[in-house]
Amino acid sequence: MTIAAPRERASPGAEPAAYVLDEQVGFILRQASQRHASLFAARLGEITPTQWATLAKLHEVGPTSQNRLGRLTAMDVATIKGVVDRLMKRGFVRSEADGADARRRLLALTDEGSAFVAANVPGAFAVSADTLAPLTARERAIFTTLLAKLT
Amino acid sequence: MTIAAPRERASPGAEPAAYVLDEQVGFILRQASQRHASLFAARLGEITPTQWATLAKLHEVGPTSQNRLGRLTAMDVATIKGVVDRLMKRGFVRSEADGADARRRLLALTDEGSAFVAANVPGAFAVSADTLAPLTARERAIFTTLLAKLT
DNA sequence: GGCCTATCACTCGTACACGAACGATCTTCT
DNA sequence: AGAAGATCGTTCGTGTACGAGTGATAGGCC
Repeated sequence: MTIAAPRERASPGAEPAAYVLDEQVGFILRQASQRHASLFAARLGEITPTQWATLAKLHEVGPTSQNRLGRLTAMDVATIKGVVDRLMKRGFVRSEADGADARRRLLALTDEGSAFVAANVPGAFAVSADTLAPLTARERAIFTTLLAKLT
Repeated sequence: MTIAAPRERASPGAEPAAYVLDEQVGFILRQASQRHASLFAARLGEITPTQWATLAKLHEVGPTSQNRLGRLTAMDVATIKGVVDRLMKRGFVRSEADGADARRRLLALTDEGSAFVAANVPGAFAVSADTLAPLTARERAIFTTLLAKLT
């Protein structure tokens, strides 16, 4: 049995295109993410991509609230909470009350967290390079540009 | 404090490139996946992308073992187990013993699962289109080709 | 001051995602 | 036949990911 595709008939009476999973963007996207995660783990096995993103962003912008940090790292409030909790347990992040706003807690890197970021930036750059390795320099630029449009 | 990049010095004494999270492929890749998941949910809210992938693949290849299905859908053995369990609970998938191999259980779509796939193929096509909507037809082709190389 | 709305952090429930380990079974090779 | 190794399905633990709901606080407006 063939599955019908919407609006894709080439000519009257032609076979409609079949839905092939391996051709769908979402499916390929998931696999590319998986490969990236695997490459990341190979270089920076002590930390996850998400945790690294959090540390790197904290290093970039300095002390911030948890909500803002979540937005900057593209994480749900519930997700960033768990990530920050784990980073605090490891001593990479500390939190202190915000004097100006009783709801907020200011998150910041500890010295240990700061040192960890500094020590692993070369590895993190390498992960990006590894991920794009199958492409030529020219393709890499094109790909990154197009990918950014799908954000 | 500036973070040093590896092997990226343009000229002697030049500033090393900073590590900016928003420029890293992995980070953008994650956001593209998130956007896709969101678009998927908008069209096919009753099911997740992973569950849909499983149903679609089962429809493509017919009855299979759980392990093989996991490989075909790029899922870990532990992951595919949970996905299949949920699909069985919903009545979309059934499993029966494989006469030839006592370890295996043959998974197959139920009539209801088959009908669900048929009814939602147009929506699934639309999700792929939605995801690539920010790109021109030409860009879409290029992007998909390059993305596939990163698998 | 009092109200309305937005924001902040937290919690609960569900669903991927994967490494690691396990017992049962099949295959292959000797 | 019997040992060695691979495969199948399962379970456990950890870590994202997000919707939905909660209470506390802040800010603007009348």
